[in-house]
Amino acid sequence: MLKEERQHTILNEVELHNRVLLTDLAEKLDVSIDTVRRDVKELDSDNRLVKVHGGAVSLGFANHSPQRNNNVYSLEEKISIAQKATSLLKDNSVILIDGGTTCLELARLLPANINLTCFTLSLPVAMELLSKPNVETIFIGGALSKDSQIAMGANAIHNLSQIKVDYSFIGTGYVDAAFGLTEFDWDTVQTKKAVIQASKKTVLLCISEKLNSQHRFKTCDLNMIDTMITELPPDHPLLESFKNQELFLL
Amino acid sequence: MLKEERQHTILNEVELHNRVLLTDLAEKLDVSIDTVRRDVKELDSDNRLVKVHGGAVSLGFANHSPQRNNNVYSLEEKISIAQKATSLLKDNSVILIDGGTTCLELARLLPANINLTCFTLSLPVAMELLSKPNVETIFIGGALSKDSQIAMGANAIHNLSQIKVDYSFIGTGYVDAAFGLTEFDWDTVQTKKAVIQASKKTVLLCISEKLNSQHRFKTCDLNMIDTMITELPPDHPLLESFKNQELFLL
DNA sequence: TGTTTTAATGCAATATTTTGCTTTTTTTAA
DNA sequence: TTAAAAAAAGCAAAATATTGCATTAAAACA
Repeated sequence: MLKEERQHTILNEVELHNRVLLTDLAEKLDVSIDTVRRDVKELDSDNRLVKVHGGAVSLGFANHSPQRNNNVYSLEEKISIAQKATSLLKDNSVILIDGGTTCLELARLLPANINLTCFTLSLPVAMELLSKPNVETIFIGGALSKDSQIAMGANAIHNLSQIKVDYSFIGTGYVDAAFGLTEFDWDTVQTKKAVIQASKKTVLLCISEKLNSQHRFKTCDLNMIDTMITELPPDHPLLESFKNQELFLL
Repeated sequence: MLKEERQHTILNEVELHNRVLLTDLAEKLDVSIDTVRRDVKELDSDNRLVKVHGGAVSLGFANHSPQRNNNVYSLEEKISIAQKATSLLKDNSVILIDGGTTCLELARLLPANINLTCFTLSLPVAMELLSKPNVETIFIGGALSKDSQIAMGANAIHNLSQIKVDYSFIGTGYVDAAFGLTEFDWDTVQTKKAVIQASKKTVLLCISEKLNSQHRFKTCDLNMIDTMITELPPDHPLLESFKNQELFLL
């Protein structure tokens, strides 16, 4: 029997059952287990199946795909930004945290020794805040967007108009640049405007990589922002063009 | 059996029921509990589920707060109740789903072929609803309670006063009886009242075991309820005393 | 054709992984 | 707090992988 035939059979078997044992294959193909092993290894490196201990599984079956591997990328930067943002907080501050992964990181990193009242529109952020004993969390209600997991629309905007917070922390967008152009609909933009109006000071959390991309400030004008935080030191050359009296860099 | 198969089964089980016990998995998969534990641990670190003491819960269900390892028990009954509840739904119904594990189960089981507008006060329920393409979700804002993960207080009550839904589905309490006496504070009771007032029909989802406990109807009077659903058939002897013209049993 | 080179296969010795069991530590519920 | 349940850690047996090597088959070439 040709190697080609064997491998073909192996692939068929894997496609059919989603999984196979090397021992079964060896018996079925009437070759040694070593040969099967080598075949499977080859098919694996050709990405035709996934070899696992004791056998092989089909590509679709493979556990390798972590669910929603939300941007594991630039996590370091996001943490660094969020860390800086916490330095603005004082005891009993009233703040608002927007959605997006950077903001979520901020929610995670809120210091445990400062009492805060925290508004949010974001379901994941709210979840995170609930685990903080020192944070009183108020969710701004409204119609929930399926992709951003954020409350928005007329209802949310109205609720926002009723409050005034010391700081609101907003991100640059809900969709990571890696996934394609970030397009914002009318609702998103209006809601973000309402957030800004509900805050005495607005802080933009922004990874430097986005500073010069075409996604830049799709959501809001720079002059609506009081403080911008990137992962870079404030005197970094890349930030030169943002230095002015209006905008505080951190 | 390959490790991959086992883990696949575990994931299926978790997705299906939202939660599983390690002991059940061990029996079902016919391996030691250590093996199951190791598998679950692995899946957890791959962010495919969340491991909790004694079992695992699905991602959407995850009480990221270490708060309470929500009742992995009496799941069957809850599913049965939730299943019955779905029979009340019609296309384009506007409903409200309260918090608690039974209500969460209802959110999970909402049929995919019926378009719904769904209000909720519960963070976990909202999370679940977001995964349903046919459900428009509106979150009722308010101060979030750390243990029940529900919006409540004046804000929530006011928001509730603005709406009217066809059905609201409420549970008996947020804490399972097995965990001790369920004590409700003023806020909880007021909020639940507001829920009832916001609905044309109120449906109580109630495990029969609670019918004769001292926790019975701490939250609301029976005469505020239009329909009561238990896991038992409506003509079951235990339900005899609830039969009257006011209350519809299902 | 006969010889040389290369690839494929099976085997055996040696690692590595997986698994269940036991003991100890931690967590949980009452 | 105590007692029960669950998790963690360590260990040994079993299953599976890896590697080197010998044998055989196939291919290349004069």
